[in-house]
Amino acid sequence: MYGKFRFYVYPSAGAPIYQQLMQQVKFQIASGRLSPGDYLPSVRETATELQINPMTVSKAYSILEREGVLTRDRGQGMIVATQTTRGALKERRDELKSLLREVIVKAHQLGLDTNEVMSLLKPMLAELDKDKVALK
Amino acid sequence: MYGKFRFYVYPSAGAPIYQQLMQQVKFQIASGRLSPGDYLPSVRETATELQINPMTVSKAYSILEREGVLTRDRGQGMIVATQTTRGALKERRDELKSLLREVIVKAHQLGLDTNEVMSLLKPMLAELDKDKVALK
Amino acid sequence: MYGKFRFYVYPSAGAPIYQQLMQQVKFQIASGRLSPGDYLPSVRETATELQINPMTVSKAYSILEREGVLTRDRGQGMIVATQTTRGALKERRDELKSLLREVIVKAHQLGLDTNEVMSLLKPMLAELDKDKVALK
Amino acid sequence: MYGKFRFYVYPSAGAPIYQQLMQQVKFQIASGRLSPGDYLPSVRETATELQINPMTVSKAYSILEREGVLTRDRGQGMIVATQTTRGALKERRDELKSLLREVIVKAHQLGLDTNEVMSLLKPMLAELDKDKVALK
DNA sequence: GTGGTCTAGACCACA
DNA sequence: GTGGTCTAGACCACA
Repeated sequence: MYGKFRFYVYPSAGAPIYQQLMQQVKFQIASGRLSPGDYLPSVRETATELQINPMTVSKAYSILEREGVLTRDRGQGMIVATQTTRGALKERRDELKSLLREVIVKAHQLGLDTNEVMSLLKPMLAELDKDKVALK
Repeated sequence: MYGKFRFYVYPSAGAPIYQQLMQQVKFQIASGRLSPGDYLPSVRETATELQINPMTVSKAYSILEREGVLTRDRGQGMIVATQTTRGALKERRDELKSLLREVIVKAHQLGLDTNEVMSLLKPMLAELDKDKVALK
Repeated sequence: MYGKFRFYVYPSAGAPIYQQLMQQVKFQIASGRLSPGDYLPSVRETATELQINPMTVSKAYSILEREGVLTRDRGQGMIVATQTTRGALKERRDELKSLLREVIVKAHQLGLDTNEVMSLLKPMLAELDKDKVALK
Repeated sequence: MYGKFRFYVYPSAGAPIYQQLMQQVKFQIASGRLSPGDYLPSVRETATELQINPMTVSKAYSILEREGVLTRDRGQGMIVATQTTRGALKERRDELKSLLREVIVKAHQLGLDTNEVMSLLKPMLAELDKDKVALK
C-alpha cells in the first residue's frame, strides 16, 4: 500500500476512461514514479476502487502490453516493462518534432501564443526533473 | 495570392498523404503564412503537381472543412476560415497541457530528456514568431 | 458482393476468434487479395454472418487499426491502409530471421525436420506468387 | 559438459532478456548442440558472466521448465528434458503451417519478397543440418 | 448506415 | 489469486 500507484478517473472528461488510464501509466513511467519491474494495481482492484467495469481496465492494460509498455506476469499481474529505445537519434528527434508541430498547431487553434506554450511547458518539465532527483 | 502556398509530400513518411496535407495547412495557418480568406491551391492543381490522386486532396480539404479550418467557396475553391476561439482561458490551457503531457511521455519513450525537448521546441517557436513579424 | 472478402472462423481452433480474424486480414493483404483502399465487411455484417458478437469483430478491427494495418473511414467502415515500410534492409531482414528462428525451434519441438519445413513452405510461397500474378 | 554452452545477450535488442535466454536454449536444442540430459550453465554463473540479475536467468529457466523443455535436477541444476512429440502428423504440420503463414505476413509487412524469404531460410536450415551431422 | 465505449456477468487458463 | 475472451445489449458520435 505504501506509496503504491493509484489510478484516478474524470468521468466527465472528454477522453474515454481506458485512454485516461493508459495516459496515467505512461506519464508515471516517464516521470520515474513507476519503474521497470513495478507491479500495477490489479484489474479487479482498480475496477472496484474506481467503480468501473473490469473490462475497461483490462482494455487499457492489454493495449499497453501490445505497445510494449507493460508485461504480463502470469498469475501475478501486470508489471512495467523494461524500456527499449530503438532507431537512430535523428529519427527519434524527428518523431518528437512531428509531435511538437502538433503542439504548435493546437496552441494556435486555441489562441495561445508562443510565450504561453513555454510558460505551460517549463513547470511541467521542471516538476519532472525534480521527481527524478527526489526518487533517485 | 496564387503561388503563395505549395504542398509537399513524403510518400514514405508513415502518415497517410491526406493527413500530411491537413497537417501542412494547419501549420501554415498557425505560422501566419496562410490567413483567413486566403485561397488554397485547387484540388486538381495540387494533385497534378504532387502526382497523387485528386480524391486524396479532396479528402484532406473535406475533413478540414468539417473541422471548421477551411470554408468552401462554391465554384471558386477552398478558403481559410476565420479562426474562432472557444471556451475559457483555463479550459484552453488545460487542453494544451494535455497535449504537452503527451510530448513528455513520447520524449521519454524515445529516450530524449528535458533539455532535448526544449532545444527542439525553441527554434520551432522562434521560426514561428519570425514569420509572423515578417508577414505582418 | 462480387468477389468480396469474407471471414471464416474455426470455433474449435486454439486461437481466440479475434486473432483468427486479424490473421486472415493480414494474410489476405500479404497475398494481394486485399489492397490498400479496399473496404472490409462491416462489423455487424461479419458478426451476423459468423454468428459471433460484434464486439469480437470490433476488437480485431481496433487492434489492426492501432497496428496501422487498417484505417477507419468515419461513417463508412474500415479500409486497408497504405503499407509503409520503415527501417534499413538489414534491420528488416534481421527481424524476419528472428521469426524464422522461431520456425526452426517450433519444427524441432514438433519433430519435423528440415526437409519437412521446406516442403510445407514452398507450396505456400508458390501459391502466393500465383495469386499476385493472377490479380495484376 | 561444463563450458559446452554459453549465453549471450543483446541489451538493446527489443526483446526482454529472459526471452532472449529462452530462445537461445530452444534454438540450441533444435540444432542439436544441446541434447536431453545436458546440464545448463547455473543461474549464478550465467548472471555473473552476462552481468544481469540472477532473477532474470531464473525466470527463463522456470518458464522453460513449465513448458517441459527443461527439468530441474534438485541441488544440481537444470537439464535438457527428453523431447516428447505429441499429436498426429497432420496436426503437427498444421501447427507449423500456421507459423509459416505468420512468416509470410511478416515478410510482406517488411517489404521482403518470396525469394528473400527462401534465401534467408536456406542457410539457417543448412547450418542446422551441418551441426547435427558434426555433433553425432 | 459506420465503428467505439461501457456495463454486467459467465467462463477460461495459469499459478 | 491473476488477466483474457466472449456474449448481450445499451448508448454514443459521426455521416
